[in-house]
Amino acid sequence: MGKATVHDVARRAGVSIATVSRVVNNKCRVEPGTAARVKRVISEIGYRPDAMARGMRHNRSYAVGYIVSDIANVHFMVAAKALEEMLAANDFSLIVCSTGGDKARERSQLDLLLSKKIDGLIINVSVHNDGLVVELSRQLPVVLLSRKVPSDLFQGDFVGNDGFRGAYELGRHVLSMGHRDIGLIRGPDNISTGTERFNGFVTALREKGIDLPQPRIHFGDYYQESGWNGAGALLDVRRPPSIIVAMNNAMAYGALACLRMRGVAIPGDISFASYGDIPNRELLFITPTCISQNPDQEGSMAGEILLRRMKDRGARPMTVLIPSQLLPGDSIRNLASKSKK
Amino acid sequence: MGKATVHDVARRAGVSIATVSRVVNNKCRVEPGTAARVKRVISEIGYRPDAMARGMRHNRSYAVGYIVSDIANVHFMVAAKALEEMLAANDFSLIVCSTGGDKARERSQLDLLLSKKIDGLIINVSVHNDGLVVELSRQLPVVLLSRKVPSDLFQGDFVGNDGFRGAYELGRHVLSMGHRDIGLIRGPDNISTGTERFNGFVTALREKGIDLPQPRIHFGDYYQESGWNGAGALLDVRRPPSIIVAMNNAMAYGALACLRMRGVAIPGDISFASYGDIPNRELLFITPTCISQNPDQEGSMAGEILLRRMKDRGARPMTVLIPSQLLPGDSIRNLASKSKK
DNA sequence: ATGTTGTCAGTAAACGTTTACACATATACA
DNA sequence: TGTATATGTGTAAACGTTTACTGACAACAT
Repeated sequence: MGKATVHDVARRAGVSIATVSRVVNNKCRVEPGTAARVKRVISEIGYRPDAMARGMRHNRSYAVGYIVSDIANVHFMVAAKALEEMLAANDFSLIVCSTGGDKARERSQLDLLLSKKIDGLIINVSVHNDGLVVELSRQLPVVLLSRKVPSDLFQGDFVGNDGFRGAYELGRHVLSMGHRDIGLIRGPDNISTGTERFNGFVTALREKGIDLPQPRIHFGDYYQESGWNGAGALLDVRRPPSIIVAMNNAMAYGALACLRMRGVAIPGDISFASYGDIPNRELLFITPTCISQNPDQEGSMAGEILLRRMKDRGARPMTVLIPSQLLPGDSIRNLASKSKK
Repeated sequence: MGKATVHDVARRAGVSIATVSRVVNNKCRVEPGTAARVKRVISEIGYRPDAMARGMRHNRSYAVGYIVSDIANVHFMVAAKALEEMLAANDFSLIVCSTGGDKARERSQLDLLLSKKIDGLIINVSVHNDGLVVELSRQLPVVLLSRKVPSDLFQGDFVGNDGFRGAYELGRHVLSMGHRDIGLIRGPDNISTGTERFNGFVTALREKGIDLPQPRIHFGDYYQESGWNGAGALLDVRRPPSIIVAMNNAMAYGALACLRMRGVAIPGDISFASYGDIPNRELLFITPTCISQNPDQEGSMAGEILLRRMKDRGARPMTVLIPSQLLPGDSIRNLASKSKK
């Protein structure tokens, strides 16, 4: 039964509870004969130390929290999977929380986790909750996932995708295909990934002396619908761009849906590219050229950093940028061979 | 600080710890004046009851476990999201575990959860671990998700998709489109959903006097590659069927990839249909006709049932079947107008 | 005045561990 | 033989709650 305690074992093995505890955690040396006897009893009655009692003593729970805006988002789920495996291998449990990007819910979820005395936290902070993180990081090890907060507020561990480089690479690739007139659906400018990717992309353009005019830039919120709207807006002008680029996967879906709905041929009428992973992308009506973020690496790395930090609170803060990867598709028309516009 | 205890509050408010506890849980009546004072102190020093200590007293953790084979699977992650929301609204946390279908890992994950004294468990039991569930359900409330175990072993709560009806409906639809020669990629027969869906489908056929010959049936393991192989095998015969039906979403992806790779036109050369949800399916190269399982309903219902069961261990076991839904696509050629085969 | 009730608040024990401390025994050294 | 060191084990106090029990005090009925 699951209700066996250290006392039951002690009684049955004819030793004191202290000895049982020592055998379980093999701390101090205990006489081999005694140890063997205790171990036998333990497996006989199926004793299993109560993690809560143990946790109370040590003020540890052997659980870590994972707070993200949308746990059903492919990116965070894949990361979660890798993370969970990493943690489970170290006997930590993962408590997941989905906040829907809601500040108040984030707060209350967090309160719940804190009361549970989680040993660490991996969080994709929602917009405008930066103060929370600062406060938190004084109480327990925190690893920021994907979204940074301003470094003057917080300097701690961070694991994310190298948005600048990835977007830069994407920009270079788009240019190499001969495109000069680009329509961009970018992410919010209060999310670090939003500005990073934007900066990386336009840097690539600027290096070629190309400037992205305001009307070619549309702000989205990383959700699918804003991709749809952005694409619509970019098309509804006298002279649309030769390519549309969406800066995350959900907006990419939205934009593609819009293009398809309107019967715009890709890449015949207009080209397309996007940032972020699209599962089974070769099965879409057109295989989009995109940037893979390797979310599994992101997850396992976050786990690794957190484990390290929990072992040593004083360790130097780390910032790990997971490299991106260009996955070529056939959604970009090559204008490079013929002369440009 | 997070280190404030009930003693700190008591001292500062000039009352005993018992009174503080009473105020926090507003159990017995306590004089309004005193209560107010205590409450003020609580918010002043930011006291927050330690869930572990509390849990130890009550032998509850206010956490439930969620064990699935693959947490990155769309179906389970959508269910997880709904589940998490339902639980969070009731102040429960969700601990997720991914087992990769490995029996030993399932066992050890479970041990970890049990030592954490979880209050309940929602589990998608892996194949051949039925005994485990039986043993478990004696220790704590358990809700089976998606996969049943034989009812002579276990009679407890179950939430899943109505595989028989869904597949039956799919079969009817396929027939109504005029198809008579059907190739099936079915799931394993040691997984309840595998046999249920199969039975539902062939029942529909049998009602029309159609019998599915052995060579038209291929066994898959619910993973993508087996869908690819199944489709390949069904095509590699002198006279392939007029339609291929895959019995879960991952195998559907595999089969579609195979068909596309071989340049088989859908539904021109061959038709296609499948069981299970395919996100953004209207963006695939062909919009597959499929059965939606409403995994979000599955998740929230599982949460509901578990909450109910945790309140009342003696409640009658429930079996809830989430209804499926046919989502028509354009992957099935209509042979019905012209005469049949 | 005495008992009966009722309200509020405090004391202390319990939950299942870990661990500082103490104790007992054995071995070594003088 | 007496002191020192080492080894193995037991006792009891903590960790932060909840709660059964007890008590103080007032109000009220006799």
